[in-house]
Amino acid sequence: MPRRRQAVTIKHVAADAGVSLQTVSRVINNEPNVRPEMAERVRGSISRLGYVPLIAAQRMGGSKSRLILSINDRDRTISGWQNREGTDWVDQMLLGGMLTCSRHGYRLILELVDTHSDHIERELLGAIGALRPDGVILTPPHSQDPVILDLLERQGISIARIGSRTPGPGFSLVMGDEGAARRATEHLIELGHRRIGFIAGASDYELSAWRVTGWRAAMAQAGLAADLLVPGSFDYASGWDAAGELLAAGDPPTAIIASSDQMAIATLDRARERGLAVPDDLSIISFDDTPIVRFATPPLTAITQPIAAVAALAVERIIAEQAQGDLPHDPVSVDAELTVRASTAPPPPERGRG
Amino acid sequence: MPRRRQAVTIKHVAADAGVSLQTVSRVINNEPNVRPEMAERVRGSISRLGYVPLIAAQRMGGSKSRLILSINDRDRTISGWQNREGTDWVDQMLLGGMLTCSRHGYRLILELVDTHSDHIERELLGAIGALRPDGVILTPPHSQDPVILDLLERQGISIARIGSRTPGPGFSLVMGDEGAARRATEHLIELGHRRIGFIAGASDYELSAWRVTGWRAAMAQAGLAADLLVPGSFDYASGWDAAGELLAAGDPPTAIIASSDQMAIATLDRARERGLAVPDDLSIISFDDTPIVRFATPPLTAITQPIAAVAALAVERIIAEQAQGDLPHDPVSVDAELTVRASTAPPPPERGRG
DNA sequence: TTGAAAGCGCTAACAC
DNA sequence: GTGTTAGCGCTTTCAA
Repeated sequence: MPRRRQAVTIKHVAADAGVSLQTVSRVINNEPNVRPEMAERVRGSISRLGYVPLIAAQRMGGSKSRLILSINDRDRTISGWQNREGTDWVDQMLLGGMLTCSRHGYRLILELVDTHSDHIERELLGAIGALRPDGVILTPPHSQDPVILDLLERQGISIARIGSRTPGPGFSLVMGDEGAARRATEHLIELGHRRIGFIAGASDYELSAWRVTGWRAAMAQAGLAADLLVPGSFDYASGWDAAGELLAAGDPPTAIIASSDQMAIATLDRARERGLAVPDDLSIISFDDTPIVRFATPPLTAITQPIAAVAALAVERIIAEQAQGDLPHDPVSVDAELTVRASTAPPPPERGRG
Repeated sequence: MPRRRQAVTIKHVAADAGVSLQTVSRVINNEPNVRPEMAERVRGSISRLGYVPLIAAQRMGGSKSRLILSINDRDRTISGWQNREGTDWVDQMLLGGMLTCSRHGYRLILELVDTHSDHIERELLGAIGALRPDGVILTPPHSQDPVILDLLERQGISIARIGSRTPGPGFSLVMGDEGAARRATEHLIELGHRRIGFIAGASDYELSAWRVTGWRAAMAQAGLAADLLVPGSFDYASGWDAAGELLAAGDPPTAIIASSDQMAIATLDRARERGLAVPDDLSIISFDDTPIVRFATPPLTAITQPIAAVAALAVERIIAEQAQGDLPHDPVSVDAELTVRASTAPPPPERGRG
């Protein structure tokens, strides 16, 4: 097998344009100190020859790697794919992240990391060491993990943390979970509900607590008791159990907010099992608004998470930091919206004003 | 900003183990001609120092890039993500492809390419040139595109083509579309259906024709007329139109097979619009079995495409070719399965034996 | 079986 | 403004 080499390199371009390597390099990287006419000439050669800089070589030269790693939870991601749960978190991150990357000549590489293992460090260093990305996008529950944050900071890599407000290195992006939960609760209160149950998310996600806070705040403001709170862990099984517990209560809720779509679907199934009509007997609101809740019967009212937008911001931020050095770390919040569909309605008359 | 350099390089390992660079390199790459004790000593240093080879440097040294590109249709992928249609093709490819890659020390990089543009060539050369992947996985409709195939072949890159049997360079993987369509049709025939409609997929996908062929074969074998065929293009709108046309026919079908989930959902909605109950008045079978059809009401009987398995095979094949040189090109087929759910039942009594 | 030398394509640092 | 030089970390020769 012949030693595979780059067809057309910076040398060819330099020769073709009759300039030095360095000038070509400067043009490629939009650096100053090149006369416009020179730059034009070089660009002409580049497109005529169809030259494309080899990322590996750029890295070796000592510049940025133009690579951004999106680090997602291994177990949850894989099991979501295997069970074909219809969760499109990863897709939305790719949508926002990849497209933004490619606009800037970067690439996004997806990396799955095992949260609960004692060898996170080794796993992560493997990826970082092999790729040397310029930046890393962390998603829950990694975004607040001190081991990961510490490791990344020592490597001098830009960090964008989605769904965490824990102080620490890097840039924080959140999706207004508290406000979203509040709005969902208010929507139900406006419909006349008094007994509103809440199924919390996994406790290793900071945002789980924020959502509970928003629900509590809205309930308090309306003078209602926020006593119908049960824990969950985002998956269907936990939602099934939680909904069962809520509906079996002495004074059961007329509406339930679930902290994930899977738990909302489980709640819907639980209601059906108990002979409750949705939304006539029970209103349901879900968090995330992944595709499956739109195809559910009835389609679920849901909090729509702007994941793509946030991923795009994360990428932009990392790239900006690469160009301009350290930037201030004020957290950014992109608000989630309440999408009203057919799973919410006024409570049954005899119980609404209970 | 200090020039960022690799913390621990092959040099450090060599020094630590008291051997030459070359010996370390040989150990890393599992090459022969290293005494076991030497190799052991080197491995000791590697893990003690936490050394990870830099992929970019390996590439520059002239070896494999350990990168595989998964090339997907840009428009369809992005619009699927944006509309949150719940199609998990990409996820399944990542599931099969990424995991297999990482087991072999490779990485899978997703690349979206615009099919219908006249600058495919430039776009593709950009990705290839920048990354220099060892192999490429092509999905429909790229898998049969002569421009793409030709370009890739000239670059000497391993090619895995999913969903194409067109002769050409590279390795072909299919999912038994014809057999699957046949089985779906037979399932309906066994239930007593005589009038079975078929909504075809986009004509720029080879597999669209295979599915039609399977349906035709099963109908012919049962002595039934295969006259209820309408074209579609995989998306909801085309399915809506197609189903409308089928159901408005003089002697309408009692069952419809749709070549995609979106079209199947559209058919379901169309049936509802016309006051037809599914499956009592109309049976529906869909192709793909993405998550949304499981959450539909009723859950749809569907052909389950083994995308993850096929992507895994594609990766394994590319890696094998890398190690062993050109391999024979016999196409591989992984059969799709029929998953029976609640959208298929015997036809209405007065029409089943029509 | 091992090591030394040369070079991959590019950029940073410095000269001019 | 532009060119020259010296690497980056690794693998491929090829010699020992």
